[in-house]
Amino acid sequence: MKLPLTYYRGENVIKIAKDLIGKRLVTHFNKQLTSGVVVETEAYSFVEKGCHAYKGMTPRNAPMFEPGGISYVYLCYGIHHLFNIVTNGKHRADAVLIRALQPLEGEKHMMKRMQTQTIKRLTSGPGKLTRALGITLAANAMSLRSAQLWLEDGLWSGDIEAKTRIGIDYAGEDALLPWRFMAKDNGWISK
DNA sequence: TACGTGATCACG
DNA sequence: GTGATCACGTAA
Repeated sequence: MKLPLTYYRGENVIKIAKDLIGKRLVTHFNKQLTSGVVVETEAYSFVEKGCHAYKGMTPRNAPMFEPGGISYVYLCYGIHHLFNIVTNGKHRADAVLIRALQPLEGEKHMMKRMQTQTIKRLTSGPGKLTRALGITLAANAMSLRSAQLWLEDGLWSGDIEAKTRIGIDYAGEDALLPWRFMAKDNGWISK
């Protein structure tokens, strides 16, 4: 079952980021179905300095200010596309960064996109999983209940660890918030 | 640890 | 227009 809009429009992005662990992320671009279990996420909220929306709306972060249930994809370091799930209500610009997946379906397509012969660490990082699943800027601001991109309930359950977020030293004391969530003892975590 | 890579945004 | 910056990944 695709996750309902009400799921994404919840007000607590931290709770949603934690709950997304174990859900299934699916893409269906160019008739290639690929999916994975979400095993690592990070929460970002407009109230703190780590978030792109902290200083207000710009052309890039505009999707974050829409009601939850759409994607926010942007190019990082000129190379990597990063995929976020927009949550909360209109003008309450929260989002969850998907940092790692455990591959589930379409590994062949993923390996081809990654130009590798091995499944090892195929989707273990925010820049890698977008490439493996074919997520580009064309998927920015797209509905998360579309025919090409969606999330489903998972059957997974297990322990979840919380740690500080990666790569946001510029956020000062907000970099210390324990808003990164990981499936405990899962081999598909980033780095 | 070092650096490629190019869009983005705050300046004038 | 310009320049500093960046929610990464790989190699060394």
